[in-house]
Amino acid sequence: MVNKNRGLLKVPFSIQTTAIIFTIFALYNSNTPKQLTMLQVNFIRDNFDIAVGGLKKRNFPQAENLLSQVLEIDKKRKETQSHRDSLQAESNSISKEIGALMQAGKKEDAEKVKARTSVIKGQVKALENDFDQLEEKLRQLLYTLPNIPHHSVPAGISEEDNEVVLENGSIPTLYEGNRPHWELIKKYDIIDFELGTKITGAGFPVYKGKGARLQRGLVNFFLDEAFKQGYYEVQPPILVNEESGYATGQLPDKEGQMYHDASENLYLIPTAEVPITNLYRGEIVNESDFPIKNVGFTPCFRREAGSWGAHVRGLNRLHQFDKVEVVQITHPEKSYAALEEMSKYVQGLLQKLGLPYRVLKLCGGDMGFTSAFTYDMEVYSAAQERWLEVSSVSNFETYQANRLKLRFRGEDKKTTLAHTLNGSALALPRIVASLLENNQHEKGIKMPEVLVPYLGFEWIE
RNA sequence: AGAGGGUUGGGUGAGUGGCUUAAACCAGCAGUUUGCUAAACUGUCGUACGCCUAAAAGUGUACCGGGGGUUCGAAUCCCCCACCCUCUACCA
Repeated sequence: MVNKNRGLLKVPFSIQTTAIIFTIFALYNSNTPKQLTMLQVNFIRDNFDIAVGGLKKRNFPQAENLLSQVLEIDKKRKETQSHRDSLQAESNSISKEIGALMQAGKKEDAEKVKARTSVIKGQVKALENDFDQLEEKLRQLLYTLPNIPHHSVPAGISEEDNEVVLENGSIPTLYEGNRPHWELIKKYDIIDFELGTKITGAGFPVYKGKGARLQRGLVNFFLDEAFKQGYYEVQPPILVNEESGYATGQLPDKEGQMYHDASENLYLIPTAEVPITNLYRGEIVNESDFPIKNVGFTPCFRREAGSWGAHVRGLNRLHQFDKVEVVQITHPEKSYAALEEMSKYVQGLLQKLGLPYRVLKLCGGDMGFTSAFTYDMEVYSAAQERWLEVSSVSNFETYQANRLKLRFRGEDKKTTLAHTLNGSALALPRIVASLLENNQHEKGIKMPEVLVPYLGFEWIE
């Protein structure tokens, strides 16, 4: 009885991705969605110092200056609106007067009054233009502002400033002659990068035989576990329109990182977070619907422009990968409890897979643009002797809800912005990398017990 | 893809330039009546942004798929776009 939201979740089933030619377009400018809720401005006005402090924690430049600009423009916007509205009110009442005169047959009187309206009309038109420009300016400015971090988020510039919250599981000792996963996949012929390069390009591997079955098994395992945890399964489109991109915050921030089909102006999703959260765009849900918990499996696509280097060999970084994503929409007062629950849930998956992991609390500078608080889960990959990020669990508080216009109606009948959260549960490639590396023996690679029913085999050999 | 028909509040659905302040009904909410349920009756019932308030109340503007235009005045007339339905064609 988790969330039967009035037909909200009827998602189109599959799309013919093959029929569409994708064009990669780093900078595509077009109209941004209209209608901007002003609640974010209200927050900035009422909590100016908190907002400035928060952005500074992110190492965000010119925080004070930009936020002051927001307030200044908003002030002008209000003044312009008041002026415009009162003139429009006058015009409306004159029009009514004219209507009454015409019906009474007093044409001459009506003509006299008309002269007055033409003056007002011009003024209204000018004010209307000013107002639209101010709103657009404000909107563009707000789009450049990232979320304000939760007060408990540590300040910091890079990943080196993240806090390790906990470590769990033991790091295996591997036999002499162990290999990193990019060698193992060749040895057992289960994932083929060369073949992927031939048909698409670098970063699009082909999974073969037990490698393909491992993918399928993991996806099913993750979906089943989420179901048991009360998540409602959805299968969303993997192409989204521009408005969806703005609503969850990928646009304009990640413009160049998404594959873009220019002919239809659609984006290939970088994460299922985008379509699943957007299911609730523009909705006013009932407080009693909370918590809304959805899970979905999708392939994810990332251009990863300019981010290739020494540490991204093999499965460590791909252009296309599979991920199961969990999304929650909650009451503002319950969102941090939900975050902890999600964190525990993801950790449970890693425990079941027998992978040693640690949990990081991200510092302001390393958090995503839209997040107020993020836990990263990292798995230790024994042959590479390094930690690999496999999940990111975030609370966006009202940041996405503000753009989505996702509100709930409380007992007092008032509408309030909800909180949105999401987490990877889980992303496959690095899980596969660490499973292969950590479980390698001379004989072959032993699959975790929990996966065997999903795979139909115990060893890759 | 071609032709035709559509898109109005949570739902059904009226509305061909001013009597619309978007009718009516259903659902919802509050109340009255009632031994309970049901029914009946009365009232209420959209969203956003302003103004005014300590707050409420009140009040202004905008919104009838989206954008633009004509007009003193547009749900209504004109143009562009999106989506839905039917038929034809094609196709997993």
